Amino acid sequence: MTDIEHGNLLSRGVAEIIVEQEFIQLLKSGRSLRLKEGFDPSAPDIHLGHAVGLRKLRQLQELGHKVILIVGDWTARIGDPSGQSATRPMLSESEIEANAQTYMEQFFKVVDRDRTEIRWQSEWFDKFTLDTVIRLMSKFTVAQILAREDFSNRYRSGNPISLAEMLYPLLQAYDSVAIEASVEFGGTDQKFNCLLGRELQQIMGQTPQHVFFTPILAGTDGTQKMSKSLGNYIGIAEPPEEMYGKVMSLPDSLLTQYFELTTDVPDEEIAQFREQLNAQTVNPMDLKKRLAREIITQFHGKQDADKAEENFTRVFQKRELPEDIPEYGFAASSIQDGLYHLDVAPTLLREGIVQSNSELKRLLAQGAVELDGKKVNTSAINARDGSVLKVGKRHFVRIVIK
RNA sequence: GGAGGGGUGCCGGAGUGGUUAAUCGGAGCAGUCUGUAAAAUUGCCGCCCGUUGGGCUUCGUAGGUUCGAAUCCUACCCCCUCCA
Repeated sequence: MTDIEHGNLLSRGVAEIIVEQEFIQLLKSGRSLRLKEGFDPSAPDIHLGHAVGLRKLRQLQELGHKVILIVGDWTARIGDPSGQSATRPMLSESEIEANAQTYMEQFFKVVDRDRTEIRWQSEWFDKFTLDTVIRLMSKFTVAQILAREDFSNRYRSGNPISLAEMLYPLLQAYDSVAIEASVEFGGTDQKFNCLLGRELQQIMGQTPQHVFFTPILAGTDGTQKMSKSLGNYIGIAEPPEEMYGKVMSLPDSLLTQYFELTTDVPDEEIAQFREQLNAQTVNPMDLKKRLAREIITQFHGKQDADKAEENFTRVFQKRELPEDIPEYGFAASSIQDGLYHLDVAPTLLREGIVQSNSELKRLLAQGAVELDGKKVNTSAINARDGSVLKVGKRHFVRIVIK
């Protein structure tokens, strides 16, 4: 059994625990805790940023605690106020169902399914009447809700805040009441909502939950938080090669943070990395390769990690051809001396390798298209059967004459 | 109900009758360099074509004025602030 105070359970991957001392006592008491984790079914993909918290959940599950996963089918209709998109179309039930499915497939890559209870918000919110809603709302004041940082920012800068959005924190808080959560999990950006849960539980005569905040992981751009809408994320269900590439393109400055939050590499070793980086006795690239392997091994297994590394070395470092190149059939208009004359534009467009003809023209003009290692400047080419076309940095196409 | 301000490309944000497919910044893409890091540097960044050029469609929506509109007029829709 993990030593609660001496391991890194309460230090690594933890931003803040409220109330910390009480939480420690609770852990020591040997009671099985109910760990609340919510998810928004409008964005079903889980990325490394989410994984930080999920890994923590897993760790606690191993100590015998239970995860209550809440499918936010009602809050999804409102839309997360921290999101930029003002109004999101309401998801249909079947969309939510499908998203939840996808989400859980990914969720249980990290979290233990057997120690998880899945609850839907609709279990309790479907029964709400206007009366219930009003009574819930009457427990809080506008000033209280406006105290939330992003609300007050938006209010000050004259951006709209819908009343429905203001309801969002209340619904999330009520979830804690509904499932009698003893601990809520969330990123530090969830601070307001989680604390409101504490308050509401107290008002409704329950023991207020403790809150376990996990740090926000920086995205691949190195500055903003990892998020799907910003496009700076590494999804845990992405193919190994994609993950490897994305990890390698991370800014060096993120290295130790990533080791700490997304891998099980021991603290001592990470401390060593940090020293080596400071002293410049190690090539950050090598550490990054290690990081990529660690991450991919977690989500795909060691074999895939090795393969992804091989592929990376081959394609991007040695600039050779990848092992597997997707084949596409092309119809040639004529043949001369074993060379087929054909236009690759329609196929590239159809396969989505380029978004438009204009884009392809641009790429051609900029020298981003190669046929068997030689730059070409027109989409009408003379190719062999089996020639390889490279479009941009990462698209490879094997030409098969049909 | 009243007064005022505003809706421009992925985002921010100029532009108030013609040389504007629309200044600039960010993001993105591509070339060189390289460790698919950073920094640097160059180009692209609505769509289509016979591509040193031509065409089409864009500035909340729908009409109108004009040789010509993102820019003027009318109606409508949406957003923000203040007063009640």
